[in-house]
Amino acid sequence: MEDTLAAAVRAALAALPDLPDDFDAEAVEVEFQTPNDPTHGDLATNVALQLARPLRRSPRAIAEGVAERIEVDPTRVAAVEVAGPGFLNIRFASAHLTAGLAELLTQGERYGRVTDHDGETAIVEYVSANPTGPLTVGHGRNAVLGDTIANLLDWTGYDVVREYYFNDAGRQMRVLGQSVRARYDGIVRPDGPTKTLEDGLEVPASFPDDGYRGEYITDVARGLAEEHGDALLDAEDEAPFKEAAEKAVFAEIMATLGRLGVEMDSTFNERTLYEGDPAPVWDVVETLKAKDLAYEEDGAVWFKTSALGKTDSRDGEEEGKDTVLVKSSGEPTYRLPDIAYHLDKLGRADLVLDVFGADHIATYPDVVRGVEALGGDADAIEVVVYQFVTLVRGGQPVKMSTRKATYVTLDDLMDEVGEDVTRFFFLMRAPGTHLEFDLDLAKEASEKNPVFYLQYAHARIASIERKAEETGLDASAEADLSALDHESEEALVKTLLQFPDEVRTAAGARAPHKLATFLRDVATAFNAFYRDCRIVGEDEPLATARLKLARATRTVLKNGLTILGVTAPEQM
RNA sequence: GCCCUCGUAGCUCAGUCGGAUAGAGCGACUCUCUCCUAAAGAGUAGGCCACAGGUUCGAUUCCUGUCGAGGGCGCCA
Repeated sequence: MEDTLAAAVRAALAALPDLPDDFDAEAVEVEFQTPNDPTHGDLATNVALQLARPLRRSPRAIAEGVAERIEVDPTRVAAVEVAGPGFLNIRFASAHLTAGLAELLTQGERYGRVTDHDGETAIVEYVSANPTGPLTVGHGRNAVLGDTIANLLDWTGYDVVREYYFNDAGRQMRVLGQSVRARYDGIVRPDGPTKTLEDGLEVPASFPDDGYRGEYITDVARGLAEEHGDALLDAEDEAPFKEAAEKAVFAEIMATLGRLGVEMDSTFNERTLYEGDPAPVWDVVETLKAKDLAYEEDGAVWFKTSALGKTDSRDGEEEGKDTVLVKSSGEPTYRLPDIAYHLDKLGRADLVLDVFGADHIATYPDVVRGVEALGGDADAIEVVVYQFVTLVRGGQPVKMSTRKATYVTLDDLMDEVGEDVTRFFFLMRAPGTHLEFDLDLAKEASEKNPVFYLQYAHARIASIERKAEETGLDASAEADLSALDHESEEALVKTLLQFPDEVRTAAGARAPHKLATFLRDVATAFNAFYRDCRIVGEDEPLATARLKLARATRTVLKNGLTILGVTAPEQM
């Protein structure tokens, strides 16, 4: 529609009298926007304002010239008007709307899918928490954002892989194993030596100072004690404890994600980057060395990021800064496997999207430099960075400490406010803003809750459909959609027909909240229609047409909620 | 010190590829159910779009600076 109109506007521009010789109407970019004010029509363009200078005449004169000469399909466009300082406002014909509505109903649960990226593949990496403990509220925002962005990409044609990257070989996991072992000691030898940590917690003497204190550690230890008795006291290292903990924690993480509606397609263990010949990580090091972008010094391997633009001005003096890839202990820093991992992903997909918190943003430039240096297409890598979540209860922030295990877990949150609310609250704000999660609004004031507003509208339509069926209305019958000429009906139809474009916009911006905002507009437009137009009780042709409109609304709400991962209930 | 994100109504936030009168929810105050779900709807009040410059026919939107909030700057992840 917009492309056709743009061509028509260009043709009209070309037909204007007394044009300068160097003016090429075909080269003019004609962009349309949807006016805020409905009296300004359905689409508007500001070409006349932009051409005022090159054409050296007033914007209104240009706009009027175009409006007089433009040729449009009268079944699609009802009017082209000049308004304000020189805007061209386009008003749709009602036949355009009924055609769109019929198409919506035909497509049903596929309505809103677009084909822009058919044939392209995307890997969305999210959650990626190492299995050291239960998922936190912060992981929740990550999981829901990643999952929903993956859904949006899917709806724009991408073949999407949802991937979880983790590492069970590092220091964190070693401490986890030691923590479990200490708890195990305490259980099988209740009279063994203990110590008191600085915050007053009494633990077995072998408990690491930076150990994990959560109750789940003791649970794993208790399970081992029940299964093996005290036989593990003589274990050579913490390996059996680590493995038991990893297995238990991973099962818990996946169960938590499942509650949120998040199902991963693939888990990628960092360890695999050290396997094979050559192993991907060492291949990265060798290749960088061969390109003179890596060198050894003080027993470590350095990535010459100074030559690629990285600087450090902490001391006031701007100077180049290199980055350690392999510590003098022989152990790589996280950057090396990250680079190898992204190269691996680029080999598997056209778009590589990472979702991570603001605290990890500094890792991204090094990965990009590494990928570029090795000839990878760094432009295909995108990062969605989200800010932290603050839980608020009674107007006060909820204090959380990971070390002391006083944080609220994602499961706790879902227990308290429900899965749908959790999901929606994480999605309704732009990723880059600090999210304030108001537990009181999420739970106690459920009728004021934005997620219920959408679900209620959907349930209300389902209720109307049940009622209509009882009174003998046939929703599948042919209907003359042109009977829908009430102001509220037309406004609702126009809103519904924006859905595919809203999907496209939200997906392109990697911004699920845009879809959430749109769905609220849909529900509001439906409520206005519900107020003004009855269905059951009207004469049959009109009632059937309105029933179709209600069905169309339900389709858009359902499809939108499905993308967001929120349920669309039949009744509430 | 430097880098990143952010600053819009009392509160939480949309909006901004530069456009015509800056929006919603919550909170406050009025109203509306003999009627398909009132978990709704109608209305009132509430804004120097942090501040100061610049670019432009036009700036909340782009640029620079200042102030304020959060995050980051390791041979930790």
